[in-house]
Amino acid sequence: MTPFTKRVITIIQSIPEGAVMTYGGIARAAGSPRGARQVVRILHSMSRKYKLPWHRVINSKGMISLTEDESGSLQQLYLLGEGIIFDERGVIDLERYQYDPGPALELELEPEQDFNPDPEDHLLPPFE
DNA sequence: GCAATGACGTACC
DNA sequence: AGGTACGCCATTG
Repeated sequence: MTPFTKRVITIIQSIPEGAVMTYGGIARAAGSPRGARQVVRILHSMSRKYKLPWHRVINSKGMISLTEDESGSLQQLYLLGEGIIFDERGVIDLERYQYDPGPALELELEPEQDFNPDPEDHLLPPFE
């Protein structure tokens, strides 16, 4: 596991409820501006080993990248449950919801069992 | 060890 | 505006 990978995991864990980050944004925050695809890889491999709010990671267009036969519809459900609004084309307003982790990130990694989010936990009514 | 694989981003038709 | 071409580089087999 490279330092970049650890930083990516830490950053993803720091995304607060009701906010999102893009693959590219995470890569930039982790110090590798062109590392968006590595973030994808890391999400794939690490979401099994670590508790990660994987549903709060979207692409730079503000859309969910997963297809529906993957967990795309589940991801949208979680985000809706956190109060995030999608427009009619399924786009999230990044200006409003994108999280900036800032310079000081000293969260610790906590290896856990699989990240098995309970849908009921996230099903808060959308605000507004 | 090395080629293939991406839940991407962006530049360029 | 919408497609596609290609660079990116940590992981995987």
